[in-house]
Amino acid sequence: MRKSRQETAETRQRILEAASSRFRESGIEGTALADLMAQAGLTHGGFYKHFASKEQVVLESLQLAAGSVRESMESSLSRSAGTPGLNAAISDYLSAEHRDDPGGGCPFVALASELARASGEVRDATTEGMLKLVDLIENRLPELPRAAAKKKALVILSTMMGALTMSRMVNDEQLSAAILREARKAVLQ
Amino acid sequence: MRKSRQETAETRQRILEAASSRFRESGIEGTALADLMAQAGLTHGGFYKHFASKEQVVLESLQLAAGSVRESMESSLSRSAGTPGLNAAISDYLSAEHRDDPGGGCPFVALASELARASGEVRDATTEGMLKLVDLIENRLPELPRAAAKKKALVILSTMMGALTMSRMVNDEQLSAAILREARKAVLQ
DNA sequence: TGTACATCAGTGAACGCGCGTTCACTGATGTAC
DNA sequence: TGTACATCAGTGAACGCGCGTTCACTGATGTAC
Repeated sequence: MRKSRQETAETRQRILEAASSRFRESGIEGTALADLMAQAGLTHGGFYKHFASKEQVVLESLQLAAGSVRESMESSLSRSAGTPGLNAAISDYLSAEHRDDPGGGCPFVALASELARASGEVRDATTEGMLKLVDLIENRLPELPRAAAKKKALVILSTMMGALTMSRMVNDEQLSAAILREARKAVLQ
Repeated sequence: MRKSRQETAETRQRILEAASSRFRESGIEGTALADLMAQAGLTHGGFYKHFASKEQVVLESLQLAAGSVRESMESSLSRSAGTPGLNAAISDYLSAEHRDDPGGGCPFVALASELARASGEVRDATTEGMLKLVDLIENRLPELPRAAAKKKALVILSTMMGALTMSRMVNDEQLSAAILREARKAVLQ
């Protein structure tokens, strides 16, 4: 049953994508390797032909997810130059669609508590991934000196992540929508 | 080995307090009932003499923790009347001390991802607890009409929770301090 | 290009461990009289 | 107030289950010549 190099690479990628969404949906501790493998169409025993440990698939799938939010934010930004582009990215991040799709959204919000407890490479990847989001925002604040733009970007991102988190925690659709709406109004430039 | 009513009540409270801090430190899934009981000075078998299930101790310890952040915020608020009191509460929430003491701090930040996935009474308690924090802030914005004050309070709390979360996730002390500092500057009234 | 052998992706069973929960037991506390 | 019995908080072993990880096996792919 050996598979060709290409098939092997495709399988690995499928496992990573399954991991990336399942971890964001159900949490790292809440997701079993057998779940990932099943979602990738495999039985659990083969996992270790692709990854050394759960820790490793956590790291790589976090990097994949971080890259994916970044690309999604870049794509929103590229809809318009300058401030309107930034506003598009903010609106997309603070949308009901993003709120309702944790598995496809920002991993730093979906996995916040677990990542805050992580260490080693996972923690490093978290810091690096968040800094890249800060950079994207900072670069759309050209009217400010660099240092001031970074500071402002930190605040904008804090509000965005906090509001997305809160909107997912509350049990009340009206309140959840109000949280996103008010954060958008406060943060749009 | 039966214990007196008072001792029983004290034991229950000790378990709840252990749960309340351990869950915030290590997460709900990351904390075993045996850990809680050991921290309360007991063996694990006795747990069910006090609670029907892990779910129940999660609910009650969340309510305890939510009440405790609220009291802590009220205590900060009461240091001064009006806006200075609000600023004291914000500064305390966005402090290095709070960041470095998740077990004694805001449960909505410490347990964000797990609470967002919760359902039933835990989810209700989360919503209720967060609304009470919104109320505390809203009531210190008397210059605004009620509806506007609530909207502003939602944004303030989003930024506070987002910044505390981010400051705990990053691996870089300078960056972590900058996140708290800039959020404070942005949110202080 | 064809052949013989080595490699290895995937399977499914098994292992060992930790966890939530249950249970029989003990002996101090609570209650009925 | 004192006595006899019922209750029940706490212990520690056990149960059943799920999980991360390992392993023997299979058979298709890759490699050496």
